[in-house]
Parts: sequence; structure tokens; C-alpha cells
Amino acid sequence: MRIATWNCNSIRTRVDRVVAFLERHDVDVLALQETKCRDDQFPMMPFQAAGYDVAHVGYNQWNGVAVVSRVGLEDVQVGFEGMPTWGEGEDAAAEARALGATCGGVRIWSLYVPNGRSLVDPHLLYKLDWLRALREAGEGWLREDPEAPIALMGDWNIAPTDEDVWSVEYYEGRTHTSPEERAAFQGVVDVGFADVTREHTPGPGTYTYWDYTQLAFPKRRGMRIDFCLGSPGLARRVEGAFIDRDERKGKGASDHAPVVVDLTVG
DNA sequence: ATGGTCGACGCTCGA
Repeated sequence: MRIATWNCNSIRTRVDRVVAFLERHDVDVLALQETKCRDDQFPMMPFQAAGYDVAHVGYNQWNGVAVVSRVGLEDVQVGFEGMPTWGEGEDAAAEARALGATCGGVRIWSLYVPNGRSLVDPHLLYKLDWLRALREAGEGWLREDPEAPIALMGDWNIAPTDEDVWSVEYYEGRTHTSPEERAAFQGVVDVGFADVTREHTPGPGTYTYWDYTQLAFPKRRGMRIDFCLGSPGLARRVEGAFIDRDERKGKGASDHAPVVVDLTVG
């Protein structure tokens, strides 16, 4: 089974490219982030015509996550237990940043971790809270079933090691590489979810995101921030992974490239 | 790749 994750940066703008990606690589399940639309705006038909079912959650033009599958789509869950809301008091609202579904016997989570914005922005605390809640939820899922194959796939907005950024100096004083964010990422690893892609996509210079500005992509100035973290029952089934860097090329590219993971039959 | 970002509910914000 082949699963993948991709921050598509607007599904309405990029639906043709996403469906072509699914077909070109024979992908069974795709976790999408930043669909940037409401459920009623999601372009379902091109996916259905290609043989895929879609579960999506999106409340407005921001965020939005989906799971696209041609091997079943069961037990769809919007958000996870304890997922923080954004805002205060009456304005507190859940954002469309997490969606779970069981596809071909694998529990897939499409996750869009909050950006953080800056080291002194309330969004950074939200990001850390969100990751703490995810760690606790994940710990609970593994307590229920230690052998469950679970894939936490998405845009983590964290570069876990110095090797995962084009310049350590550039990111000093910025988000994505701070000790607090890296500790929050490691917290999810510590409860049993391992990065299953790195050993198959070694660095340095291996990235999944390149800023649109400053010719970052041709200059190879990127970050590795998109990951599949697998439970033990998932990790032992991983037989390969790759980053489809070609998807960052050309006109109409997302600023993220897809990450693809191959699993043995369960 | 030969310039200088892109997407959205856009005259501004979020990434």
C-alpha cells in the first residue's frame, strides 16, 4: 500500500496537479493539508472520477485537511481528543487542522500543525499546546491498541534537526527550529511515533518545503517540515519512502512537495 | 531561473 502526505496550498487551485500526482505514483491514500476551502467548495468530482473517496474538513479559506483514499475510508474523525481551539472566550473555535480515517486497515491522520508565526506570537503557544494535545491523544491511541498501524502525516511546521534547514543561521530567532518546538515534536516521537521517512530520504539538503519568495527553490533553500510519524505497528511495515521534489517545479506548484511512504501488506 | 511569491471571502492577511 502506498500512502502520501502533501500540503497542497489550495485544492481548488491545484486539483488537477493533485489528481495527476495520485495517478502518476499509483497512490492509495493521500493526506492533504491547506485545502483552503469549505467542505462545499472541495472539488470532489475529479477525485471520484479517478476512483478515490474523500473526507474533508474546512470551515473557511484558511487551513483545511482531507484524507483521499481508494482503499476504503472508515471511522472519519474531525479533530482529536483535547485538540486546542484558537481564540478567547466566545471567539474560541476549533480550526480545521486534523482529520483521521481508517483506510485499508491503517489509521491515517492528516495534520496541519499551527505555524507559530514568531517566537513572541500567541500562535507559538497555540502550536506548542496543539502538539502537546496531539502527543496525549497519540499516547491514548497506543494505550488502547499498542499494535495499531497509525500514520501521523502532515505539515508539522517544525524542522527537527539542523540538517533540516538550508541555513541554521537564517532560522535563528525564527520559528520552526526553536528548542521548544523541537521538544514538542520529540514529545510525539517519545510516546511511540517514529519518523519513518528519514532513513529512506537522507540529508543534508533534503527538504519538503521551499518558500515562494527569493527564488528559494532554485537556490535549494528549503526546510524538511512534512513527515509521516508511524506507530510501531506502522513503522515495521515501511519498506520505502521518497519526496517528490519534481512537484515543486514549474508554474502552479505548491510551496510543499509530497512525501510518499510504501507499506508492506498488513 | 536569468527574476525576485502566492492564494484567498483580496485594496490585506497568512504562510
